[in-house]
Amino acid sequence: MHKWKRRKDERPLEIMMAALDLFVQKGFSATKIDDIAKRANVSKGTVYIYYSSKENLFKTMVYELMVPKISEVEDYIATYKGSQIKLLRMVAVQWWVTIKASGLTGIPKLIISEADKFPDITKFYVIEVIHRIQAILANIIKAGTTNGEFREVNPILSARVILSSLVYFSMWDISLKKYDQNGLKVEDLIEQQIDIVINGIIR
Amino acid sequence: MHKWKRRKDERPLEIMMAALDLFVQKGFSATKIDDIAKRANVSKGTVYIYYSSKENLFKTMVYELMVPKISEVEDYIATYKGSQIKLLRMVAVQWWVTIKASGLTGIPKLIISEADKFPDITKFYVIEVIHRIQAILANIIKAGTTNGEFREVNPILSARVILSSLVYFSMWDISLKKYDQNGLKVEDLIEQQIDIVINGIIR
Amino acid sequence: MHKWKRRKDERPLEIMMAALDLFVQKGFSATKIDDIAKRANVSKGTVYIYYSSKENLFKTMVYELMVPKISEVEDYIATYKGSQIKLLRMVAVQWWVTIKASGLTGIPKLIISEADKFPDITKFYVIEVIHRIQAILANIIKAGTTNGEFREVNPILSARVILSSLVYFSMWDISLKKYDQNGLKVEDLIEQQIDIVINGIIR
Amino acid sequence: MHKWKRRKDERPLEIMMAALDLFVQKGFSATKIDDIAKRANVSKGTVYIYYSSKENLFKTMVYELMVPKISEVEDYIATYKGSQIKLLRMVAVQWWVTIKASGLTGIPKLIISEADKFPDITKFYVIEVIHRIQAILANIIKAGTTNGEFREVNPILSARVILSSLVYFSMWDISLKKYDQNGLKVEDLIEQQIDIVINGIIR
DNA sequence: TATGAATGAGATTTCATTCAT
DNA sequence: AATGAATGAAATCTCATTCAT
Repeated sequence: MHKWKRRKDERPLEIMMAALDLFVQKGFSATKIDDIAKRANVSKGTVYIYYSSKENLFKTMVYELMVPKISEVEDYIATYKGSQIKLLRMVAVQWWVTIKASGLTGIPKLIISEADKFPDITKFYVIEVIHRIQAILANIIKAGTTNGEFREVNPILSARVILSSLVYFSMWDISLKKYDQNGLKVEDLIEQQIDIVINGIIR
Repeated sequence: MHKWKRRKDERPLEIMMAALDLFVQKGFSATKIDDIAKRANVSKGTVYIYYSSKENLFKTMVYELMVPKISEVEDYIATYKGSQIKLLRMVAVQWWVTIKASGLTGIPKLIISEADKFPDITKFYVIEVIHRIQAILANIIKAGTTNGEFREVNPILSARVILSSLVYFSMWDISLKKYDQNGLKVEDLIEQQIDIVINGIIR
Repeated sequence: MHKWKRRKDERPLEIMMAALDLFVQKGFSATKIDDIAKRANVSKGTVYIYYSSKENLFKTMVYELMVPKISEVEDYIATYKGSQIKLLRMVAVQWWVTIKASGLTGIPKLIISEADKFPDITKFYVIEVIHRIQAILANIIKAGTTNGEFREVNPILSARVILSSLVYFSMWDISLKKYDQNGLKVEDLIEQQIDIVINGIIR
Repeated sequence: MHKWKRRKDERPLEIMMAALDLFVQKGFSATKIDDIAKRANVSKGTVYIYYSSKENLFKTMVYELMVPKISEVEDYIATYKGSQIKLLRMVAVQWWVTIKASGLTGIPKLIISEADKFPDITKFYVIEVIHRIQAILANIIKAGTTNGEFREVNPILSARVILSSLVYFSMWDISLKKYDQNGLKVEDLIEQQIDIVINGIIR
């Protein structure tokens, strides 16, 4: 389907993770192949053994790192039975824990920053990540409405609201947190934001 | 040929707006001075008459474009009397309309993308823009709690949730909308998101 | 004879003297028209009213400033009668005093620095300045030999030795003196150097 | 095509010697990196592998080429025993032969031309080269006075006179000789100049 | 005449990519 | 496979010169 293939060796993955960190931090253009090589403890030439160009490295990286994560969350809830309120909380928090642990927190920032430079990747991301997570959340809300936990709301729209915070918080964590003197943690923000979405603020 | 027009006063702003569009679209590093010059209908050299370097242009631009907008919203609500629910909606929508009209929609994306390259600007933005808008929203929520419109919620936190959506939507508008086939408008998203925050989704 | 014509107004001379100072200090390439204009208290455009290009300004400057000085020294000794030893001393010292007073100390450095960039000027300088001063000095030595003051020496060669010091000291004064911590004055150096040339150091 | 030769060790010196020739001939500002690269048979980029900037190349060049030469002359006379008159002649001529052979004839001109642009290098040159050579010459004169070969003269001053000619002749050789139609050779000039300094011209 | 904003050719420097080792 | 010296196209920036005012 795509020309970006998986690779089994250690080297390419190390290069990819080095590239991810730097692309997220500095953006695609400002990241030098030399920096990636140094961070991955290889030489510049070695990067070119595994990736034919900087663009190819970027694209491969996004595809390879993103695709496996997507189904993880889907699988997580497939088997779940019980309160949709709890599930909503769990899914949101779990999503964060998972991508944080895999070092992928920066991907949303990266996609948004480089959207116009890599339209095909952005499209892929919108359809295969954003829409699928939205669908997961919407399904929870639908189920909750069916079982009487939630009132009648537009599930897609509510899902978007929740997602928008998840994405925003991941970008805040990467880009703004260090300039924002208030000791807040993303996990807390997510929980409290779900609270508000669930309960509203009106009396 | 026909380019030799002396317009000392208009040039700097024209260059700045051209730069803004390109920086937002492509990022700082990927934007070429030549592109900025072309878009502003001047020669490369002219850019350097008004801005000593690309970095200086970037910084000046962010400061000059952002500062005047900040107090606008503050002034807007200073005189307001009436329902805080309505005010919350109005402020959110008005914020969007104002920055959209001034062509500044891209600033949040830009700040987040270039945060580590321009830490002083990022800090300035966090303190002078994010925190001030948060304070405005928090004050509305506090007033609404006082006058009995809202239940007892953490006003700062609720403000953050609303703000996170405002910012996320502005980035979505700039970067992802064109890849997201659903004809949604930011204005609608904002209104509906405020609805959810106000009413919650629980029955 | 040359295309570099004299000008009567004040402006051109002011520009020329400003240019001289800067060319001597920084060299031709490193001197900016803007700096010359600023030092002469005019605008960049004004420089181009009087001189068609930077090269033309340089050439005009050298010719106009040098030519009048050359005959001055020649005239000075034409009428002299008396000891050639004293005359030799007087001529050397007088030469320095004159060019110092006219602010032309830097010309030799300038010619030597820019020799290959302006071959015609260099040739002119070698023939019209160096050779003529050499001839003046050689004539004094010849006269001194004739009247028994000096022993039989090669007059041209002896003139060269004296001249080499005069030129070297003028360059030292301009370029090295400030880095040479010894409070020496060019006038003293010249006198003492003439002494040595006249008396030798052998017992 | 045939340029891809890896010569990590030879390159820096080749670039430095190419730079020396051009800096001497045209001055620092007028010398283009491209010219240096071409003359050293490398690409522009290669120059920047070894030297971080044009200024750095200039400074490194002056320091690296000058330092080794300084002690050479000092060593040369350390062991000498015999007539100081002969030694004086030998040292002067030998100095010329040595720097001529190493292609460093142009350094004095370069230092004097660029003195104000590179004050630290100029200071270094004055102290580590000019003053040391002066000291060498002064010591010879002192020794000659002690052993009765020379009359009582100021040794420092006499050294300066000799040195001024050495330096002047090296600049003349580089800049003016080709415009000075008289077939003189620097070696002859130096010998004859020492003659005059030793014997004086007075009867 | 005088000005200085505007131009654009050309300089310095960077860096993705190539390829001899 | 791995390296990093070498390349050269392209970027940033400079500045002599032009020309509308």
